[in-house]
Amino acid sequence: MGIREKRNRQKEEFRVKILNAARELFIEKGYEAFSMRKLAHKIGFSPTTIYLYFKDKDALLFAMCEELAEQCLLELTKIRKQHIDPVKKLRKALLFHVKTGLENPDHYKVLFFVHPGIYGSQTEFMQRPSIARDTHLAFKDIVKECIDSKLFIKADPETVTEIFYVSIHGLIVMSIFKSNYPWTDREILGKTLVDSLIRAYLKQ
Amino acid sequence: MGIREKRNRQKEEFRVKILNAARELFIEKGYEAFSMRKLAHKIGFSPTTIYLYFKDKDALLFAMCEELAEQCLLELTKIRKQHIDPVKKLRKALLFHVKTGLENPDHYKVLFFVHPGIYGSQTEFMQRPSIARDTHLAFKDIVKECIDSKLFIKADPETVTEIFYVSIHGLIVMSIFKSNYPWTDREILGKTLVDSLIRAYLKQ
DNA sequence: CTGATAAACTTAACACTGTTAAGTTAAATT
DNA sequence: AATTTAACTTAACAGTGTTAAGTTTATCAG
Repeated sequence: MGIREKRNRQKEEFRVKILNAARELFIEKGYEAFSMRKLAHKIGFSPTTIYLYFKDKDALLFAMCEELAEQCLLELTKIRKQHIDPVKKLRKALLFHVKTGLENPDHYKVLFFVHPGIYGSQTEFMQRPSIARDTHLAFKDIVKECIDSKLFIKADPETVTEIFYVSIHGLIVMSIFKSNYPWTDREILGKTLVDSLIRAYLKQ
Repeated sequence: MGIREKRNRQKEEFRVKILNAARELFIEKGYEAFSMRKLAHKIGFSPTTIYLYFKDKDALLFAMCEELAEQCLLELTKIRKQHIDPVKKLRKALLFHVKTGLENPDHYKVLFFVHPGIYGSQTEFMQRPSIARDTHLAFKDIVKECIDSKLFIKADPETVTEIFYVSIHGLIVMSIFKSNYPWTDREILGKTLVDSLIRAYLKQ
């Protein structure tokens, strides 16, 4: 019964079509101006049709975030292969994180600020499989490498990961939510922040 | 004409009454569940009445944020008087910032994430007088002291201020928006972050 | 080819939101 | 007492996410 498979494929294609339109609308108009009704209008269907392909708005936003997370995970694994020095890996990974965040402000907003959080609480985030979670774990592994290689001072990998993570996050969030922030050039501030953090944990 | 002054005082009293009710509703139900209509219901007036005392929702939220900012500025000036060592001042100020942020999650949300930002862009924030701005400037002065006293390595005060600011901000934001975050105890993570940042800029 | 079944999609509504123009009531002034 | 001013409300606009119910369209069995 190839007809059933064909239907499934068509359904999947439509899902992707909606997702693409959603991303466009999202990037074009921004998070605040995005609505299910506007998306429906854009694809030329009634709002209810979207609900046949996505449970609700959150499910749609989740799908969009996973798209972005996939890109990140890809780049992260690439970095891990390209270098041997774990500190170099970490530096590259952190700078990439900054860059991705600043270049995809709207995705970032969804990722972190949609109530009550698309990925749920931190516990739920770590339990439920997702590409975003894999990205986080890959990042933590790099931090572990830095500590295990004795290039970093002795410290709890979990805590250090969180400190790096949280600081970078703060920079991105400020840049996104406060237009014209920071005074200092964003690229320079990003590099300075990453270097400061690494300096704080580097031996001697 | 004392009657006009009395009216003005009554009007001011009502403004405060609305503000108090708003804060209650805000703390009780959280930012997401706060609405002008619910506030109106709480104080027993029609929604439109609020608009006679506050231009719009943003004006009301702004007033609430300034209340919190005033508390912060008070504590900050207290810290500046209590200590002589600028690094100690900075450490205290940073820890206080973390504490205040974590203890007032909903105010913090308004402060930073209401579109397009209650205090406007960073440029507008720095130009227009506000208590929040004064707090930021007081904080920057402490950083300057640290650099001028040669206890810190040579660096641009503006950039360093932003790095501290942004990192602390990230910790608060993550804690607020991701329940159960971080894994590490919040107080410990806060202290570790502050110490890491200071260590990165401390001489030798 | 016809009738039943299942899938796809829409209409119309619900319960909200912030905001405002216009109308009403109560108080103060002339 | 008549008029002006202030305080407050009603009713509406334009929007939001979401869903129950109805309609159209396509697939399947006999």
